[in-house]
Amino acid sequence: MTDEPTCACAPFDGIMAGNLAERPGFLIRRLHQIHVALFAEECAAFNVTPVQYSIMSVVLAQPGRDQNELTQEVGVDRATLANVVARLEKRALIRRERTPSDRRLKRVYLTEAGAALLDQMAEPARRAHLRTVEALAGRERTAFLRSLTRLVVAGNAYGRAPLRMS
Amino acid sequence: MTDEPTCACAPFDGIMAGNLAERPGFLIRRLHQIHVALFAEECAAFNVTPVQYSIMSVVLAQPGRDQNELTQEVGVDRATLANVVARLEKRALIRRERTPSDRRLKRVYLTEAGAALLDQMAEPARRAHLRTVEALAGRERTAFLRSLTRLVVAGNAYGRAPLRMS
DNA sequence: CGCATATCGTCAGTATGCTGACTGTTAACG
DNA sequence: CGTTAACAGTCAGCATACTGACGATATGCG
Repeated sequence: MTDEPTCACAPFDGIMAGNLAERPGFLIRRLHQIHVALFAEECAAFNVTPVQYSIMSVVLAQPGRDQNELTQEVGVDRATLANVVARLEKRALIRRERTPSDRRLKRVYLTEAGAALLDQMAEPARRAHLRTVEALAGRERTAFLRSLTRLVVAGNAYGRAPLRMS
Repeated sequence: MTDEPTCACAPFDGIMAGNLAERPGFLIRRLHQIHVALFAEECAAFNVTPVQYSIMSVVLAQPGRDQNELTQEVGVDRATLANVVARLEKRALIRRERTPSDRRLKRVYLTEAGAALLDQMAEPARRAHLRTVEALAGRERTAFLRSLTRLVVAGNAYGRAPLRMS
């Protein structure tokens, strides 16, 4: 914990009143809101949220994972994941099966409708992610994403939804 | 909208399975989760969330603002703000008054208990924000926060909770 | 075998965050 | 003056996100 002036970033000009803008957590929350809004705008036709899309992406790449394994891939608490997956199942985008060999597990698969929707969403979703960081020019964007990744890796253990670091 | 490979950041090593780690929105969501967990850890004794703390901070600096003005300072939708403020009022940390001159407005003030709590939380909250970006060394941290601010400013108009840019 | 322990999914409860609709109040305009 | 617009706050409903508890199942060890 360094002791320099907390987060000296000199926000921009005088833009953004108050001191909230100097708090990293505040800025991160706002950027998350912005991304969700962009994703909703790009994917309005599909009625699918970013987390739903993340889960379906992982299920496409790794069909038959159980819910506990999915939490570690998506970075979502198991109670939350169960909720989201239940909603996707109700819409017949995914399918769940109890495993006979271990009756505690529920393995998750995409339905054909789910796979088709995922395919249609690929481009809009990509645009949403891109637009979120579009204001940064090439080199600055690369540096930002590298730092962002570093922070996510470094803080992965905090909270109830750590990612599995392969 | 540039057309370079979506968000070429080459995440780290091979760490973080799957392609989720290359999606800015995914990383931002995770970092937000991490900050909330750190804030909860540092401020466990106070039972106050980051958003509650943000609101109380603004009310301390600008007492007597109405709820609509607060949404523009805190970057929270008016329905959400009403919920949070109602909870803080139930705990007697803030107080609301209808304005006689304009009976639509509710002006918000801190109670003494609220001001005292805010004072006690200053250090823990500062530590939570600091720890969120602690993994970045001096110069990289500064650059990250500058880029983060840039993105928040650039995307401010999206969603239902834009900040007032003074 | 039998008991303790661990694990997986679920549930209730709570908080943030959004949408769309609604009430009450104010302001604007003909 | 009166009708219409706009605005502030609230409400219902839904989605993410977490906590703590629970039941069902599996595994370990004596």
